[in-house]
Amino acid sequence: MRPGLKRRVKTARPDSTKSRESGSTKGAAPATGPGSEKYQRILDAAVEVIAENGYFSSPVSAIAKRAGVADGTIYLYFKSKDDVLRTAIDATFNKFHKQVEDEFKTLQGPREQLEYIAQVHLESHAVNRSMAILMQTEVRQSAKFIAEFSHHHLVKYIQVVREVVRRGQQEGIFRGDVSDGVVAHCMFGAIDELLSSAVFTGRVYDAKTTAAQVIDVLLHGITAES
Amino acid sequence: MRPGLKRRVKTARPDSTKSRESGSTKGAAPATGPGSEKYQRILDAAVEVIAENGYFSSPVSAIAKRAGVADGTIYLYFKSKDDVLRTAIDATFNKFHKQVEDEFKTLQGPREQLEYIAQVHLESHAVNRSMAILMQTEVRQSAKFIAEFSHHHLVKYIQVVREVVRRGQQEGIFRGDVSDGVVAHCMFGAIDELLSSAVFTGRVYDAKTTAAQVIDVLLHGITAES
DNA sequence: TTAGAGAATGAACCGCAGTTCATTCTTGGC
DNA sequence: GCCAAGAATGAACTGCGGTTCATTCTCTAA
Repeated sequence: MRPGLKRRVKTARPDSTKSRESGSTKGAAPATGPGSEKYQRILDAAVEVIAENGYFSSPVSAIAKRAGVADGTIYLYFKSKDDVLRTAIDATFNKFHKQVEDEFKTLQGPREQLEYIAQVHLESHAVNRSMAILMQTEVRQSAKFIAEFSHHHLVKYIQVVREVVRRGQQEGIFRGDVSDGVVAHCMFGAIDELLSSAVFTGRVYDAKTTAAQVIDVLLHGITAES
Repeated sequence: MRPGLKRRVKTARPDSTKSRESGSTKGAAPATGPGSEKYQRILDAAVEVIAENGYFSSPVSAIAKRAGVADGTIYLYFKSKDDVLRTAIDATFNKFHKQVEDEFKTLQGPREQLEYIAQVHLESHAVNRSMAILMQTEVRQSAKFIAEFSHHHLVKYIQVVREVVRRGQQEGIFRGDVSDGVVAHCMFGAIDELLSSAVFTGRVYDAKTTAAQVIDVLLHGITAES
């Protein structure tokens, strides 16, 4: 049987008592474009649901339900299920990179820059808990399609830290006998693990204070008396 | 149609030219028990296949094929697909903990103990690359059933490091004004990230040298001149 | 009021993959 | 050689879930 020959029976629509909050706040909203309100609602719903159940245990139908739309509607806004997740992750990383880039214009000291990165990274938990969970679970591979593109963002993060470290070494602020790569990975890993642990245990912390502690350890080590 | 009423047609088995390497090296092998050779082959195959494709993109049939057994055979040795992965991860963690525990009997200095943990952790890449990949991808959640039990192993790791740090603080070797928890997470995170990066980029390193570098940074920091 | 264009819907399609189990193969004792 | 008893097999079962698309709804312009 070819599809499209014998479909639809549909026992008369129940009745249109759906909420329908499309008050159309703007005259010319971009319809199904990225600016649309429904577009954002689907993204948020996807992040929430996937954070709770994991990508492969989150049917599109569950995401649609959370967003208050029909299953098929999601495909008006996104190419596929993958695309929804990819878009959400991309947006988060881009926001992070932009925030750091902007701040670096006025914050010039290597030590201060490292501390700022640590702080923003640690703050992500409070900014959007679901997204933080998602980052700790789905981004670290498990699905090949995520692996490839998110790896790129991670590399960019490491690059930024490396450059700061290298500059600090050139300025004589940091030791020159340690690899900037190792330092960058150590710093990223330390912060990420702290965040991860907080996410999974539900522990809360102050991002500024914790960032200061991490950078303190990174800069001075844990050996007694200097 | 009830199952079991009209099954099997089977066009005569092709011919029994299967390898059949069951030379039965031991007189009384425990059949389908955990000691069996086939049991181990299934575990190894599962780790390999899942490392390559991810858990949810690894059909049981693919694992069976890699192990050289029929799909159904896996269910003679394991309760479910989950069970295979769980068993493999458990075994790896248990081996790690045992190795550390044993070495600690003769290696008593806090600094040396931290370095040893770092080294073993970093060595895991060389010991079993597939398992290292699996640890970096599947263990960090994405599937709820893995989350729960693997979290337990991670907590145990952190506990061990915390105790070493605390002892170092009591002995006056380490600073007492930094949280042992933060230090433990920093150390674990740093090493894990280094390993992760190596796993995904294919970069190789010497575990002993790298471990020494990480511990050096952790102990002395990256600030110039002491 | 009404036509029609586009947004939204959700049932149906379809393929996949975890698990089962009737059947076949293998082994070891007689 | 023969016959249980257990190991192994793999086709079939089953349910799930991503995606499609015929149909319905909504909204604007004439």
